[in-house]
Amino acid sequence: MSFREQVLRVREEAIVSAVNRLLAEKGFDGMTVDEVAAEVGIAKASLYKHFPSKEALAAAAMVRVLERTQAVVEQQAARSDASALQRLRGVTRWALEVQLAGEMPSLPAQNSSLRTELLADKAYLDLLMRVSDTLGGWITQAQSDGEIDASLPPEVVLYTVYARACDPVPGFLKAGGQFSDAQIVDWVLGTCFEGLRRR
Amino acid sequence: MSFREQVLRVREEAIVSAVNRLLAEKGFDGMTVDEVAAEVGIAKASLYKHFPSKEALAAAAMVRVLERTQAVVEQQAARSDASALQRLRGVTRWALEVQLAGEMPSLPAQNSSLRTELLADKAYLDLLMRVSDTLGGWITQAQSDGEIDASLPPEVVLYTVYARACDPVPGFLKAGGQFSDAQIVDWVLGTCFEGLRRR
DNA sequence: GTCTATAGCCAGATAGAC
DNA sequence: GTCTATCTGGCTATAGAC
Repeated sequence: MSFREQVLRVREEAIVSAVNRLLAEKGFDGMTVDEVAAEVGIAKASLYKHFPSKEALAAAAMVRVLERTQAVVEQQAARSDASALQRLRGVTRWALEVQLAGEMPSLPAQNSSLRTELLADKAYLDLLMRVSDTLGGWITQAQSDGEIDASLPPEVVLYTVYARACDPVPGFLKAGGQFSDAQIVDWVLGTCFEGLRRR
Repeated sequence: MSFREQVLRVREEAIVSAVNRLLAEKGFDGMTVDEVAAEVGIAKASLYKHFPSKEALAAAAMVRVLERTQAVVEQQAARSDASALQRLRGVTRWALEVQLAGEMPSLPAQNSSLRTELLADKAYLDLLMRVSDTLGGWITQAQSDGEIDASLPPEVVLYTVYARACDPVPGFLKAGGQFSDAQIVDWVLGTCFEGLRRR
């Protein structure tokens, strides 16, 4: 790879970082392309030389977060001491920490142009399926280990875990200002796996 | 109240109903005032005779959903046989059913003009506080009953329950098309109170 | 109070010089 | 590939006749 290509790559990485941050802060509709350009420090027209649309910007941010998720999944898979449930908890904990750090991009589930573009993005879909396959395997394993309620369809468990990445609860608790991030993560992780009830 | 006033009131109710439905379907940013007018069957300018802004439309829908919540809360409070935990579950179940029926308006947490208008709306704030006070009382009661984990701050429990109203999990499961609404409600309610783990 | 028509604005996208 | 300047469409909101 030539020097010039490396410079481009670094710039694109800066763009995706800015998009990631703005998506986490304001959401897709609240984020403007002008803001992205301003944060990166280039002209808006230059952005469009790298990415053909606002939707493509968001898709790139989602791909990057999925790549990082995949890395965390692999790291958990390498823990030979851990049970399937512990691996699942580890990934969920990481997602909560990222969200609480304001670095989890969040997209509206309804926006149709965005949805269309995401469903047409092969890199995104492939990563999503890879992550889901691994997590799905851990879920069924944890169920046969007797660690996760086996009466729940694995789908329900998977979606419940995924939903932690866009849960508003950590943000509200953080906004209250009276709890540490670590406490919030522990509580939300606890209510996710153990529920609200006393056992 | 004169006949004319009653007609107006019915029309405003129709407007708020349309707004409620569209907010549930597309969210605040996705909903356009033109759509609201078209769904009600009046001209857009007429809408603005009833409500001064799009934000006010959304606020009216939120007030209505809070009024209904308050009614459900009172209904649960009247159940002399029920424990605090059962009342809390009852309200949460109702919220999940409304959400699954596509009738739970959902607002972005970030939009600042909307947030400003909501925080200035006395009817909204009063209702929100009334509901929160009652639920908060049930939560601490359930904790001293030994039914809810007493190590959790009541705030955490309250937010966790509120978050069920905008949980994406029921919608995803419904979109899959292989489960009934009743099953979905039971599972989500179960994971909320009992968690994912087997007990 | 309802309508038609339109103002005003903003954000996504592009043209064309360099 | 980057820039400045501009186009374009869609949205909120309003003017003014009836």
